[in-house]
Amino acid sequence: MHKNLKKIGIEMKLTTKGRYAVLALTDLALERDEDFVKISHIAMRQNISSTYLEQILLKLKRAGLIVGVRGPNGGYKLASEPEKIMIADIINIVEGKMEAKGCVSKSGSCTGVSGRCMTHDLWDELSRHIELFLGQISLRDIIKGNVLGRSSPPRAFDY
Amino acid sequence: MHKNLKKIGIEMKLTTKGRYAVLALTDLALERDEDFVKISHIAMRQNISSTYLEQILLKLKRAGLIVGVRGPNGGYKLASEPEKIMIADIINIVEGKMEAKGCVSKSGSCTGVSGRCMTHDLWDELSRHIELFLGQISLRDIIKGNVLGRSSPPRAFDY
DNA sequence: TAGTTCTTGACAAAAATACTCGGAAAATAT
DNA sequence: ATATTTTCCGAGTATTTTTGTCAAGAACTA
Ligand code: FES
Ligand code: FES
Repeated sequence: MHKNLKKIGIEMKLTTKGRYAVLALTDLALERDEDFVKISHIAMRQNISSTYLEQILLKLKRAGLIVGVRGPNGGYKLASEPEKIMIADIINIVEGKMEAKGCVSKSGSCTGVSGRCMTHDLWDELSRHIELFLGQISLRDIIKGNVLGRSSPPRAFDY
Repeated sequence: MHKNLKKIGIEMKLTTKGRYAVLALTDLALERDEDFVKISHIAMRQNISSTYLEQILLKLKRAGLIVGVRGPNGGYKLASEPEKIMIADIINIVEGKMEAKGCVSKSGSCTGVSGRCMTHDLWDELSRHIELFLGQISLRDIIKGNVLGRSSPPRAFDY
């Protein structure tokens, strides 16, 4: 009882971690000429705790979004073109992709019989919506200011 | 330093509280014939802690979304037709509408000079997107299963 | 009156988030 | 070689948010 909805989360969680990540990568996208950018520089420019930022960038590096080299003149660099890096990817990596659909499946609860409650589809559709939106916007769009006025992609069916 | 982004949140926060609220109101919308539905019944049917649900329903009542009467045969009832109650309203009420735009404005930080950082518009647009989506779906849509395949409202401008 | 049921606020437990720390591994420069 | 710079890595702590409980009160009905 009342323990079953505990870990349910919307597919696309958004905390400062995700925001820091996008902010840092945006910074990286702007500084693309300098070969490698140091954590401390990003942290200072974007006003983020540099030790915290380490964690975040590390994840992004492990995921292959950025490359890092150590030692003097080291730092981080985008692994690919800014237009190829989508915001949804960044966030999914640092926030941790939610455990497959999130909700009821495992405990079999969340209102009785049919396995899924009346609101299931709603949250599902909402997640999909967000993911689509953020999956459509790249780092390049951000540094170019091409974010406003973006509509959802056309859908096959409609009411 | 690094204390400024702390309370920033996406405009539309979503926790179990919001989910419980929608679930409870959906239940209420289904039971519209019975004059008043008791907290304990909703809690049992939807498998929610009834003392916790009290808090949630109270907020919704104060906001005027539902009406409650005490005493025997008392309980809660929707204040208006299910098609007039939008999911966005429900969530905004119980989760607490984020403090106007959330981000930088107050502390003047979040990257330097221009007042707004490069990612500002992104989060702003995302919030708007979510709000539009959930503001479009009513309780009636949920109990009718009219949620899937809903597209975003048409936009005036597009790229 | 007695019993029911919402109302209210304050409080406590648990979880998630934000952030720190200490050191190891690589690369470079001297 | 050695010192220095910087990323890498695991673990730990502190803070905030979320989730839930409790106890007492107010309105309503029979
Ligand atoms: S959210 Fe209730 S079953 Fe998926
Ligand atoms: S989010 Fe950085 S300025 Fe609004």
